[in-house]
Amino acid sequence: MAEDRRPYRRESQEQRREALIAAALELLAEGGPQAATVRAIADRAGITAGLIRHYFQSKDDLTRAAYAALMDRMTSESLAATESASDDPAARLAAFVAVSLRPPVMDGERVRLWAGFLHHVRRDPMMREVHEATYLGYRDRLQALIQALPGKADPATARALSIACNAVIDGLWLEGGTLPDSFAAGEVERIGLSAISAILKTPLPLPPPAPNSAEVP
Amino acid sequence: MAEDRRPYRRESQEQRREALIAAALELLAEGGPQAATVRAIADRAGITAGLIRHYFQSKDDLTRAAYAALMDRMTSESLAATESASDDPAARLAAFVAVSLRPPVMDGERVRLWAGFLHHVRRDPMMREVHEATYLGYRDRLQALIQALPGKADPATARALSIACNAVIDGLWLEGGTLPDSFAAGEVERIGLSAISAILKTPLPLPPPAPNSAEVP
DNA sequence: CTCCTTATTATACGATTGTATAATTAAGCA
DNA sequence: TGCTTAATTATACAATCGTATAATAAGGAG
Repeated sequence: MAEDRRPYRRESQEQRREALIAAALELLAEGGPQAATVRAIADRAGITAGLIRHYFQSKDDLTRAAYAALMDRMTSESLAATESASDDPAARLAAFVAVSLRPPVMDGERVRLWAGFLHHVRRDPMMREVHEATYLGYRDRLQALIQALPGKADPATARALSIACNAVIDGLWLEGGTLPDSFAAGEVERIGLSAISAILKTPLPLPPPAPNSAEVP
Repeated sequence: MAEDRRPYRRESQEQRREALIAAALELLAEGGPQAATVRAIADRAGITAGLIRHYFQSKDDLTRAAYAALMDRMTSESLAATESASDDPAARLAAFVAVSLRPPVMDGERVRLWAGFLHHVRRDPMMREVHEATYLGYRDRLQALIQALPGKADPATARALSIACNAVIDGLWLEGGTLPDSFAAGEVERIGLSAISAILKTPLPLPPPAPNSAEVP
């Protein structure tokens, strides 16, 4: 009869939502869609399963929020790289490229996380919108950096160049993330910079090396 | 009492396995992992669910076979492109690149299919092996084509160049497949060829246009 | 201190999952 | 033709899924 009911603390709506989103992204990254069940998500977020639906209308609703949060994080990570760089357009571009080709952006779990959302993105119009906006926003940022280079001001050719450079980044991000053992340390970054330099026919400076142990999850 | 048992025909093991693999790939491409249930797969293959385990030890076993079949198809599609091309090394390379950047290789469902397997690949050692072998095989093929170009015989630099060119192809394949409306007809192919031409510092001829309506699913 | 709101836990429910097994029947062989 | 085998269907089962609802208690208001 002595019922042991789990003790708990009340938290703000914002904290609970963030915890649930973080838990969902972690599980999705580690084990794919099948691992991110409502019970597993709630468990990792430190609550019981029933509470999820107190903060999200449905699991799909939580999935949408998690996807939006992921895309937000990825774009902000890239943008931060250019702001901390110098004023030289070539250096800014190099920093922008480099940050995408090393951890935590270039990472196997990140790639798998992104891949796991693809099918949701196809069906859900809201997620599709976020996907397109994120991709085009990233590419526009790249195009702006390219147009800032000397002699690359023409928008029409800059568009084609930004698509090509974006492809180099995405392709290397994919391969470096999924097959990390196939590349030497820093090789992906180096190849990416020289390829983009060749595409743009513009020399690029070597960006500063990654901070050794700045980000520990 | 008059039991209406579904009529059936006995088929060869090979035919049944192929039908099951094809059905699994179709469902995986259309609706992702959650859509490819054993019942749905059996239904599309024209049999009842119980029979799956007569030809595959488990669903994971079928998944493995389906992945191997997919990778096999993708590599053979790419290899076929170079064999039908002329003897000119640059033309062969251009044909190899072009076939990867237009349907049926560059296709949204194909990308989602590939992405859906990523988490399986991570866990299953057999699938991981197939994945690495396919990727490295494709890249080796690309490297061989590059080394055949005049003045590109050095293996060390050809390796870096093939990684870069492969990234261009993969990135454009990804973006063209997932965001087909963001590109004009033939634009992806054109951008890919000129980017690779710039990376290799070698002019590439325009490959023959895709046959208009050769492949109708 | 007491009451009241509601965040939270606990439990239940129907649907669906992969798997296992029994019941049938198609088709080759004597 | 009749027999035999195993390919195939049909059914059952435990586990787990997302969701819904009732019971409980945390924490601020008065």
